[in-house]
Amino acid sequence: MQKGNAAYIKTMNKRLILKCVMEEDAISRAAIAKKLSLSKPTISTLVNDLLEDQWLIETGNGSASREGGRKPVNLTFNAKRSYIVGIDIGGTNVGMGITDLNGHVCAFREFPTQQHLEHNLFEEMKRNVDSMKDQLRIDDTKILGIGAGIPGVTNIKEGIVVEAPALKWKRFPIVAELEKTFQLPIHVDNDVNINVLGEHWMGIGKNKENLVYVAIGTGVGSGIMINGNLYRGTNYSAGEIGYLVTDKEYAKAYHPVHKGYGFLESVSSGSSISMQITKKLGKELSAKQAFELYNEGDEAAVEVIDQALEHLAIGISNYVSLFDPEIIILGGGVSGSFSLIHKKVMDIMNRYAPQQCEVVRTSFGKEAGVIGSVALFLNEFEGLFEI
Amino acid sequence: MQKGNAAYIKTMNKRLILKCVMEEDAISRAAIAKKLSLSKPTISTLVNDLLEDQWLIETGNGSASREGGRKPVNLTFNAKRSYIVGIDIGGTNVGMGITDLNGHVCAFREFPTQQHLEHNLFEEMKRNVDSMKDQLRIDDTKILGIGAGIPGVTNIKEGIVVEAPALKWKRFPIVAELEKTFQLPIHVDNDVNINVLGEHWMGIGKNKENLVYVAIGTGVGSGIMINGNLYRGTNYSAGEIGYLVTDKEYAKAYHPVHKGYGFLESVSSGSSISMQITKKLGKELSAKQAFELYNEGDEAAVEVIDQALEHLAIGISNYVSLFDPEIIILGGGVSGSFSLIHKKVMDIMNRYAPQQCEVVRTSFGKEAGVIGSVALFLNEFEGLFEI
DNA sequence: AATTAGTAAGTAAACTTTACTAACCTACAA
DNA sequence: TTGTAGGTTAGTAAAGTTTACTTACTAATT
Repeated sequence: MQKGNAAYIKTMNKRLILKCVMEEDAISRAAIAKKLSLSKPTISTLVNDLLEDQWLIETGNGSASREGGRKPVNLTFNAKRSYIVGIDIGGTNVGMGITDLNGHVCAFREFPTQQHLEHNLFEEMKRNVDSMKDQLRIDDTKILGIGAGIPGVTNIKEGIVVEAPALKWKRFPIVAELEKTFQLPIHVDNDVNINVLGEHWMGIGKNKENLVYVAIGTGVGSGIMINGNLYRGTNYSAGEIGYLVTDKEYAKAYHPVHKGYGFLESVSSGSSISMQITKKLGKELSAKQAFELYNEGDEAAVEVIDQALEHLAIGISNYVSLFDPEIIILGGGVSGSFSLIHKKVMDIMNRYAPQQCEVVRTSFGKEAGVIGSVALFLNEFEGLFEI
Repeated sequence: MQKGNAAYIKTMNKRLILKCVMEEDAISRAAIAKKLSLSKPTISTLVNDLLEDQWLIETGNGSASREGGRKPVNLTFNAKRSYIVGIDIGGTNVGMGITDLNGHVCAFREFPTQQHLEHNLFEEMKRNVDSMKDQLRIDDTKILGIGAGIPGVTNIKEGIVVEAPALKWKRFPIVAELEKTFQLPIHVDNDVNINVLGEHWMGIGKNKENLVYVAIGTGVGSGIMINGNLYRGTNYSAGEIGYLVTDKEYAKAYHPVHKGYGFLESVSSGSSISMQITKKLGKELSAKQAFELYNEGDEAAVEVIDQALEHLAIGISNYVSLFDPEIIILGGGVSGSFSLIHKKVMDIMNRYAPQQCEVVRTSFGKEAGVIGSVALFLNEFEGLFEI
């Protein structure tokens, strides 16, 4: 528990004021005082501090009230006070961006991962960040730090990627490497946690307290927020939906589609669908191609995909039974097949779960990882404000 | 977020001191100051307040340090300052108790539920509480309030039991009834939440941050604590393990063992086992009797129970995959068959879950519900201390 | 003599209350 | 139409309150 002293009070109240201003986007000192039930002089003093530190800006007068009186001085949150770098390390591409404090992506770059993975990955990152800094005409003093998302098991305390098959990393000291490259505060986490944080901060999960992000791609994974906080689990392995068992008998005989894969991802991930359809039709097909065949009514594709989606839907329905979230957000490679998946999930959930839950598609495009990484950074950063 | 002012600081620091004393059970002012890094005078002032309010007692001098110096004055938490009433309303028995602030059950009573359910349930409660008050020679001023656990769906905000089949209650205004009977602050919740709170406060889940309590009885239910807080879910229905689907194909054909029951409790609860064995052997048998037959090696019993426990174990393994708790506590009517269940769960979890998790038996006997109800009350009660 | 426990007196930092000035609107009379 | 009185709101200044901290002390012990 936090120990109480004067400085702590002040920080708390400053945070409240910032939060207040961010919610209202233009508000007067008097209105803040009323809203927070703090006295007007207190608000004045704290606002002056915040103005001096450039967290806030005075943006001219508002209009006076009907009953007369002096015009209020409007205060606005200064989103351009500082910037944050978000890095989304994917198996295919590395996405990089610089956002302002409102989560607006001011600059964005992308480069293919595998091309640089072996020799100059971090130099390439540095080059891109420098180029974005030039574009925005800012220097390092304006940058609070860097958040990064990793497609694999990450020990966030030690700052080490335990294992990331897509990058062929094992016990890779990611934080140390990034610190060496950038000399800025760094926070990292795995990609599903990044995504759920992003959706909660700026996406479709805004203002929700309990949400789940399910990523369906090569594997199946998920990130959880509870009471507005990321829940990582005792061993940092909460949300491993890919390990759910949705069929007792079938599970007895299953073989992991890749080494270390759980049951559900072995029967319903993209790679699983691809592998099954390939075996069935005797020719190499991707999951995307399988869905195309499905839409054409191909019998083999329908059988494989229906089975896979049923397992997936039961997994999600089980999630709802245990967690009772406000919303479930589906991401990963589902964009093309969302409506199909959605229908299946709603059917199964309706049949088996004790109550319903909204199921929606991710609200971001390729900038998702950047926004999420920035959300992670702000979430972990011991700064004045909180998101 | 909390607004900061002087009074809030003081409350915070008083709470810290109380927590400190409760952990150490005898500690001096100077030691508290060192531990909390607050100044000695601050501690002295706050301790004097706490002494005046009887939260603490001075219990004589400790021994001086090796290097010389004045003897410390020991401070102890005054667990007998106040008492709390815990009521555990079960389908068979109502358990009632009065505990001190340390969770020690100072008095306990029990009476059969159904006998009093229709006419004088609350009078009987009142009679028992009065008798316990006499026994302990305390009056209402010493009692902070009442916590109660309900075997059914409970809307804790409105204080209404939405549905409790074991009591034949539907939309029953439990809080209003208890307030009318006792004129004391009341908090209620459902029985699994009560149990997990109890285990966390005084049982085997002490000092664990993330824990799950699974109750296996007529149905199957569970309660969850995350980061030391009870997690109820968006619609107060988190932890509905009884609705998990553990077999896709089997689920297509299943029929709820009772109306409104989920898949898992329909195939693995006590009533399900009893119903299956009864059907198989053509004579009425309870779940307990089925387990006896199992131990004798009866073929039918082995088949039914093995199947049921496999489903249950997969459910629990799924829980571990999603939640990654520190510990899973099994309760309900499992006492006799715990080792059997435990083995099955560990096997399945070992096979399917991404990591292991301790699985243990509940640490309480028939006083479980009382301790849990008291834990609930203290958890919800806006008093000085927190547990 | 050195060390530890606890208290007293004065100071610093945060908030609040009260009282003020500045700026504005409405109503109404000339 | 214009001017003014009266009322209202925004923001600030000064004094007071509460809490914690620092410094300096006494008491008790090895």
